[in-house]
Amino acid sequence: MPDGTPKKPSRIQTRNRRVILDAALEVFSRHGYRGATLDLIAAEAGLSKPNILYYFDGKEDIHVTLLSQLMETWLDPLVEMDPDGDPVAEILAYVQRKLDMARDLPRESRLFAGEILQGAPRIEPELHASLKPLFDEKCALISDWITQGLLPPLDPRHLIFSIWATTQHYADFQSQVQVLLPPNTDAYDGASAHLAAMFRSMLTHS
Amino acid sequence: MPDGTPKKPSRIQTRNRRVILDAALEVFSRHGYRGATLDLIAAEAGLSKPNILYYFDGKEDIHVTLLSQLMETWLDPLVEMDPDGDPVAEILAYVQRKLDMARDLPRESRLFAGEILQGAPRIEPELHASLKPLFDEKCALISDWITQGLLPPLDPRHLIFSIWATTQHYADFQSQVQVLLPPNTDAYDGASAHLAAMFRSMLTHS
DNA sequence: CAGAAATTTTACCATTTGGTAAATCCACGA
DNA sequence: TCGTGGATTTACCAAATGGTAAAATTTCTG
Repeated sequence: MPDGTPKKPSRIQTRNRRVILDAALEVFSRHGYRGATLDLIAAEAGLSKPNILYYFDGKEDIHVTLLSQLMETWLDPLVEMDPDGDPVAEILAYVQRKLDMARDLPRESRLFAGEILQGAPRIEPELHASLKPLFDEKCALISDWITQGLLPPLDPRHLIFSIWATTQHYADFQSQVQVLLPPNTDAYDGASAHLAAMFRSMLTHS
Repeated sequence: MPDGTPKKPSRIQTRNRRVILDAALEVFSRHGYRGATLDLIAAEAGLSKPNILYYFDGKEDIHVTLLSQLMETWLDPLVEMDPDGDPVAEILAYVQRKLDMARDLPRESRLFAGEILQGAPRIEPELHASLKPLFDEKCALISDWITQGLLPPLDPRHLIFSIWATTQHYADFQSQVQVLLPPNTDAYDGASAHLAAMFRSMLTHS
């Protein structure tokens, strides 16, 4: 019987694919797509180059797989924004979750940023398929809140852009932030307070 | 007589160096440092590859020259922030100038972003030498304004980070913004109003 | 215009890099 | 334990790429 579905992966398959993707995340986020080489990824993963290509169809396959898996995690904080919660609290909580992600997953943030910076050549389809619907849904939700008088009038789309920009900044531009902040400063402590104050004032200023 | 200073460049020198740097800006900002090739730059400039190398010592030389020249332009809007002006107006004007730069010089913005994203391997020295002193100076200025009661208490450093992040977002993440905004929308119109409102509310909220 | 200097082209080269073929090794179920 | 299919290594290759040498050409200067 012809079977279109691939058989379940072996333990070795599962382990090595994860090892490779983790190594690739490190290398891609540090050097960008073109700057990353299969040799670097192989070295980071502790495997030989042909062995890497035994598990993935090629460099681009690894990159796309990484970005696709990341997309879900990336959108999660926004998904959690609750239509039934208090608007200001929900949005401020979203800011905090996004900032936590920048702090805890800086490599993922930079991987994503690098792809977008180059014009999203490899994940544009996913942007349309995954990001856009969620974005539109949450924009509509915020618009509703505004209509109900629960938030001052503002453009939901640019509000979300501002949240993304300010939170991801600390991961994507980490090297610059480190130069400008005094040594031994935790950028995220200051950022957390600052962004909370900034967005609160914007959201409560009638 | 041994002369350490190089003689003044010929007309051809001046013209071709500018042509090459302009082509390199296009190519580097689109493909990143590693993704850019001398062949691409040469094609974009309408010159042969060895001819490019007649004017610059190599790929890295072009990149560093580009970034160094850019730095001045880049810092200009911040330099213009006037200690004797009205604090809120000065900061809001700075936001607008920065947003204008993102709109008018998106390639420059992306070139810079790409370099920072990779850990600023080639301009870290310039960050310390040019950016940091100016940043510290303006942070001190904002602190003064706060001490004088002209601004609510806030962290000047994170305020500036927020301004950079939100304005450059429209250039650096242009491909994402384009996916999410309705077609034929000028992102900068909405951004201008939104950012003005956001920073005004933050700066006037006692 | 003649010669020198600056500029540009032609023909290369060495290294890097993504990828492949085929031989070998090894885990595991019968 | 033995054989088989999955996993890994060895030995490659072709294209891309940064860069160079030297000839040829153009431009400038006296």
